[in-house]
Amino acid sequence: MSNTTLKKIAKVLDISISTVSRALKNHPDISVSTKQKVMELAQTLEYEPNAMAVNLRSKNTKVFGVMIPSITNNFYDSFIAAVEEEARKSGYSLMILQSGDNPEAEIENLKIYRQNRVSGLFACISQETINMIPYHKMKEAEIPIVFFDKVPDDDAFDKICLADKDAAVLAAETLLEKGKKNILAIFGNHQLSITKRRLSAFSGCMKEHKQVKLIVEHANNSQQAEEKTEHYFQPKQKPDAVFCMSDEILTGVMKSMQRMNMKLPVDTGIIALSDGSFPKLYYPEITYIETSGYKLGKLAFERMMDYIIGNTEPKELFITSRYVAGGSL
Amino acid sequence: MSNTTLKKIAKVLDISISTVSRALKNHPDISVSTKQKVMELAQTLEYEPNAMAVNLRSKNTKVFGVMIPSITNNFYDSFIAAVEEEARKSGYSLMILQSGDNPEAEIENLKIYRQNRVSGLFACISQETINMIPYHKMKEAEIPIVFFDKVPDDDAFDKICLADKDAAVLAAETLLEKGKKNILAIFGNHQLSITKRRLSAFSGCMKEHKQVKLIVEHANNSQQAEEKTEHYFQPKQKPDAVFCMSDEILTGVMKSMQRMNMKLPVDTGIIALSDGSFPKLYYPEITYIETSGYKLGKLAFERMMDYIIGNTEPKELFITSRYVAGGSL
DNA sequence: ATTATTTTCGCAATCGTTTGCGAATATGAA
DNA sequence: TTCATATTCGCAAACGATTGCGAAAATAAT
Repeated sequence: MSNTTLKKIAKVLDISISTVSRALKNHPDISVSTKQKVMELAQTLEYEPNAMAVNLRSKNTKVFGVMIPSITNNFYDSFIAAVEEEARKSGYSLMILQSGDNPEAEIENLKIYRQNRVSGLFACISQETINMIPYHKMKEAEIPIVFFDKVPDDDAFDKICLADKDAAVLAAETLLEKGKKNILAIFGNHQLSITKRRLSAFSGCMKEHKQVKLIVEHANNSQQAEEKTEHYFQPKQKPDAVFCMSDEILTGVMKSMQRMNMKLPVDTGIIALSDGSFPKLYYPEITYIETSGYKLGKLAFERMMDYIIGNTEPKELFITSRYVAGGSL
Repeated sequence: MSNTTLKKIAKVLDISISTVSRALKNHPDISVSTKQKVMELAQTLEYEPNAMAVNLRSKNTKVFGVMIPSITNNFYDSFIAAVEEEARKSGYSLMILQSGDNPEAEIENLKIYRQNRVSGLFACISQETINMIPYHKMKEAEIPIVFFDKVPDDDAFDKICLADKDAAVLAAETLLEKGKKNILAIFGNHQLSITKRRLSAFSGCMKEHKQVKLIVEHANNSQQAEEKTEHYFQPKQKPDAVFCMSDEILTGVMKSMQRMNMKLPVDTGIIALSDGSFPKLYYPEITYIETSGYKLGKLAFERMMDYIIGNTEPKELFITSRYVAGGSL
């Protein structure tokens, strides 16, 4: 059983294709009796309009592209989940492509998005220093782009970010309030702008308090975070708190805590920036500053729709952070 | 700058659209000089073929549908990652839709897939007792379907599953070999076929050993697993091993272990069925039987391509399990 | 120079849907 | 009956790309 088309329905009922089309759209020009016949037959033949034909004619695919570094990442997953939820409500579908943090794959993906004439693109760029020309070309081709999370340093684009500075400051202030004096802060890769923003905000806040001893470390992955942690937890002197810039670092730190058999929050304290799923895995649950991919997705989608209805002035929006008390501090 | 089309190139060079099309495809009918001119202009105008037009004519979208319960799930993420990798190599894209474990959303999604004339569908059904008619209709509409993970009990379809029985048996045998005598086994929701298969294989294996005391419990989520664990770990008598059917259960159990301050593997042992990411979060790392979503994706894709080239006889394939030693047993 | 052959390209139909415009039919008014 | 209006529908073009077939132009053969 091949696919039902307007033509097929038209042939069976011996009427024109246009009439069938209009009947299905409940066009006033078509008589009630004809409409009924058409709709009935369409039902039994399970007619579904061919999206490609519709799109070709309307020049609107109702598909959004979403480009992320990797799909096996909680943060981006919840971003996607949020976007998908909203997209579905508005009759859009998603075309999700991974860049693997590789600029070449990124450009390859842009090509695919252009070929498929996506109605818009949600993009998270892979690196700091990236060639933005292909993105500018997309905008010229009238494909709106909303950058999220890792965004370019370019005012011509719409950007939705976490309020990294606020979050880092909030974490720092919390540590200070709790009277922590000897803090180990582990950040991600130096190169990343997200690291720079969080680091500068965090240490800037700490700098005002001379009595606090702050150790700043960087880890490129979970295992490095584990090693750094063990390095600084010596029998003679242990930090009284650890700040984790990300989930990846948190998991490394926690593994180390378990190995050292440290009891939270008595032996030391922990605070993290996280979307909240990992902190809830542990007992006691980790106190964290929420950086929600889900909220980010909601806001990014909102911005996209706003852009589409004509509000094209580039904006940079932020997701505000929230303190979530666990039992680790 | 609107989008470049064949027509636009043709007009500029004052040749026919057909010639442009053939030139870009390096057709032998076209002279070298013409080809050069066309390709050059296409380059500068950044021509990208309109996928909708191509698909409409070729009746092949080069898009695979992927339907999963939720995208915020490690297992399905790695499945998708695998499928995407392979799809990209073959020039396919993915249309990922979530069912939210809701049969109605599932049917809604099938509609979207049909409208978009996907070249094939990877589907993970939401429940045990589902109406399979819509899926049969898809097959009749010549859209190949490969079910994965949660598959229907219907021989007409292709199915790619984890070798649940093998995995459960492997876990059980491992526990027996280690000389465990008092085992708490926590499974997921009763209703799920995956639970039934794993449970029957596991307890079937245990039944042959009368000297082993086996407690079987069910938990619908992580928190329930946590509660059940605490319930059975009494000061007087503690199980000497816990079997966790899934990551969700493992995380609950581990939280409970941390609360009770149990040291693995001395105070008790743990083994899980998992794809491996969660077991590596803990210290000591959890011993597990690997149930890889990634491998599942690779195999599912392979099967899909095999089907497409004409091998349409329905098959049921399994991903074999692997014992991965951690330090928890 | 004439015919045969090859090179090079354009016409037109097609995929499935939408829509402006005009035509046919029906209904009403006079 | 005749003209005016309303109802109902079909024609054809368009979206962008592909391709069989045939035609014109260039080259080779006699």
